[in-house]
Amino acid sequence: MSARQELAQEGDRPETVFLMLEGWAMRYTVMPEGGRQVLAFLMPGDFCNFHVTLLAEMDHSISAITPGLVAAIPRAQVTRLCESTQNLQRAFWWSQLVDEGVLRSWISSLGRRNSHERVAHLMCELYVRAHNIGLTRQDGSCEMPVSQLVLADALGLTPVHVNRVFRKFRLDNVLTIGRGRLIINDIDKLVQIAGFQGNYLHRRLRTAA
Amino acid sequence: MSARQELAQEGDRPETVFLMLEGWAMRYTVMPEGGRQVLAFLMPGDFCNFHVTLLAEMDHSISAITPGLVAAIPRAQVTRLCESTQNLQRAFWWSQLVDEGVLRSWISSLGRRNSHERVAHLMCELYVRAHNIGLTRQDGSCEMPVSQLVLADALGLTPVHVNRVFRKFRLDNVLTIGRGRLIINDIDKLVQIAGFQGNYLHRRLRTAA
DNA sequence: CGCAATTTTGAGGAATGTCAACCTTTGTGG
DNA sequence: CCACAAAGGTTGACATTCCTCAAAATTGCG
Repeated sequence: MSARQELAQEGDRPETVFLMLEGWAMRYTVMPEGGRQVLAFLMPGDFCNFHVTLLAEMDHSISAITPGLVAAIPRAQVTRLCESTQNLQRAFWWSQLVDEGVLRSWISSLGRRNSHERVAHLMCELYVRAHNIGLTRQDGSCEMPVSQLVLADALGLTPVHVNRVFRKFRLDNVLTIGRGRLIINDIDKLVQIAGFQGNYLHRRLRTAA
Repeated sequence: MSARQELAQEGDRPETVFLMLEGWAMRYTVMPEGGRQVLAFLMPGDFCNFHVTLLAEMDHSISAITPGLVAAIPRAQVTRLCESTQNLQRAFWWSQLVDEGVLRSWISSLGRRNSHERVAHLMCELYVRAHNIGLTRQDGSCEMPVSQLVLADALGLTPVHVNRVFRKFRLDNVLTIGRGRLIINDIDKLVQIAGFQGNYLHRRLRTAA
């Protein structure tokens, strides 16, 4: 995929399931007056539109952020795979449930955190997710190929305000963002500002009773 | 269940899956500073904590709003049911995916709608969901046993502000809320204010290709 | 090098929050 | 059936966060 390529549009009934292999993408909706709300960031390993195996149509759009690579799997094949392999189905389902946890965490952020907490929390989440798939460096930095405009659309803030929050974090030596990279200078302070607890990312699977 | 009864707490590893039969409940989280964010309203037909069949622990709490009735199904039995009956598993999964659509819609509301649009949108959603399960009257009213305080915690607003929005809606003859009931006076105006489109509730299932 | 996108900064305004009081309804026990 | 308490709803005055608009500075890219 190339940067900004549309992978699926609201209302589509795609016949292909996309699995992210390289690069970043995002889910988003466009409001009647033209505003945009980002609903999720997609990283390697994430399914873009697993829904289409069961739901009639896309209720949101998906767009690439960076150039990258996606696996395009015919819908019917995914369905067949699910039906044949119990373990695989479980795995897909688990991944779905984790996604739900992330969505709930975003709701908490948007509803009950102020702009600083909100930005800090999103940075924590993206860093941890990047770390989980081996996309962080030893020095506490990771790729963050997302413009402040897009971050603002994810955080329910304006780009201007997001920029001011980042400035404050930079001056306070909490983190530095720029040139497509996030550098965390003081992880403890960041976690504390965010009130971050990673439990909603559900790294552990329920084991048999 | 009795009103305000806790059905599950964040961090729990319940051995029972709850299915709502009568009454209303809610998912919610408590923020470090004590604020509460409601994540979902649960009505008859909704699973409270299907997650526990696969995920290690609850990442949020669930509490009854009204007195009511829940079916408590042993976790192992749900798992067995899923593994034995392909169609049932599909149905559960579908329901999970619909829930996800609702979560995404809440994110859009919290991120990109002002207080009036937000309140209007939630009222639309709850009315439609109540209608889907036969809990509305001919006169365009439905039960709404939710205090403005709880609504505020769902909408990411303060109770005071929610109250002001309701007052405006009442004066503008859009809707009336009170005594545990929502009366919609002008559905067209309400839908227009909310920018409501029901597609995210995914009433239609994907049919075989 | 020059254009386009993005980031940064400032000034002023609007939406929503905070605090505090009062009112209304509902339920309870005498 | 009344008195009271508790919960929830309503209103006002004022504060603050975040937004809007506008422009300048910087960066990325062909």
